[in-house]
Amino acid sequence: MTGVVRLLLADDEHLIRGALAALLSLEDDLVVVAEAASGPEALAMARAHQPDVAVLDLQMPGADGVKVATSLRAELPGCQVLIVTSHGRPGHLKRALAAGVRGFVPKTVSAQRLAEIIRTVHAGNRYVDPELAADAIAAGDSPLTVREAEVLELAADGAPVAEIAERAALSQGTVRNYLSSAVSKLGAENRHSAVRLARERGWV
Amino acid sequence: MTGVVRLLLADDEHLIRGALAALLSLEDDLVVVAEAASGPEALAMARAHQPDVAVLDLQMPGADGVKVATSLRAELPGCQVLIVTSHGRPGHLKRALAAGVRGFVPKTVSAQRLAEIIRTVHAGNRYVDPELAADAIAAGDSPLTVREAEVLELAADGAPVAEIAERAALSQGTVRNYLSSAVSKLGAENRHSAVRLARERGWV
DNA sequence: CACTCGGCATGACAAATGTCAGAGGCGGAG
DNA sequence: CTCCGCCTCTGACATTTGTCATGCCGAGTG
Repeated sequence: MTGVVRLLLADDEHLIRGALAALLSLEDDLVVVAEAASGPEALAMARAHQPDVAVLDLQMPGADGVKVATSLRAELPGCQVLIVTSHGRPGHLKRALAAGVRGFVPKTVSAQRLAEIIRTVHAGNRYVDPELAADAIAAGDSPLTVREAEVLELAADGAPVAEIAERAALSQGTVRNYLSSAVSKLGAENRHSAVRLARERGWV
Repeated sequence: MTGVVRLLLADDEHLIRGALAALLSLEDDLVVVAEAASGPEALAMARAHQPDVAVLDLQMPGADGVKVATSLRAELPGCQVLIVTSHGRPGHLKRALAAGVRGFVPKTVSAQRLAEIIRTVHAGNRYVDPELAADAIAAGDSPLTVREAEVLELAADGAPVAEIAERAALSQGTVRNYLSSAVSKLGAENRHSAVRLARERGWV
């Protein structure tokens, strides 16, 4: 019907990439035309080989899966992007969908299942792992106000309040206030874990 | 000669485990006799199938690779353990070697290379990825004193000083002192990043 | 033995952080 | 229009955290 699906595989873990290529090649209608071990390399390979579907790992050296996906959408509109990941953090899923990614699955799926999902994506449909989707929905929308998120982001690298205040053009008291409010909304113990939590949920 | 090597494969990522099993089975002298997706399951499988070599992922639900390795050494002395990991943090390597692990490699190696390493380990030799080994040596020994490390560990989950003091049976001033000393030795900005750094280097 | 050095421990003090009550503005409900 | 609720912002106050000077003790050294 749709003929053969040409695949680009990108993952920095050689072991997995090779194994994956071998397994997917067992499927008659799938063929791996290119492999890459980093974000930039994936882009270059995509330009050279014009795959139908790009299977990208979320975490890669250079540029992560979502960044590659964004570039790919612009350069090769006909190429659908499927993201595969070990760590299914809600924030990543949200970012990925916003970047035009068509599929998002954890590495816990079987190869057979992955092959099916590749076909689904190639047909123009979307696929998001139900469990990851549930997590993302459960995480919901950010309870943080604009300023709270802004201040929390400035606090991300452990900067002292004085520096945050200067960079945000606010008084130190105000900064403490926003930080405190964010910490309580997130149910965190201190600003550091608040930053971590917000990161995980994709709210900063 | 050595005959066939019977393997146990443990990795929570179904995709990778399956792919790996398929690739390693292509080697004439390797046979995968059991697979597991979690630490406890790996132990159970090992008891049931008595493999020659256990290939364990470092991060798994239940019990991590090193814990499984420790139990395995006790229960099945004839079974050599090889650890495979995505994130090669020096501390992990150190812990693993202390637990009697015979091999430690990142997932960036190729399947062919992995097969060779499995044979090396099965023959009773050790194998540690040169790059990871270099990192571990560069990280060196902990500059922290016993108490510093102890207090830093108690501070790991963001507990306030008062709680740490109580749990360590020290005055709050002393706890602050150790924390401060650890922070400066590690070149960190605050206790939280100190904890992170010490974790990365395997000093806590 | 006398001396020095480093780890362990403490409290006093200074600095950073967290918490609170409240003022001003802006938009929607009544 | 008026009121209410929310966001924004502030300074004062309380708590927590970080730094310092100091004392004690045991191990190693001349």
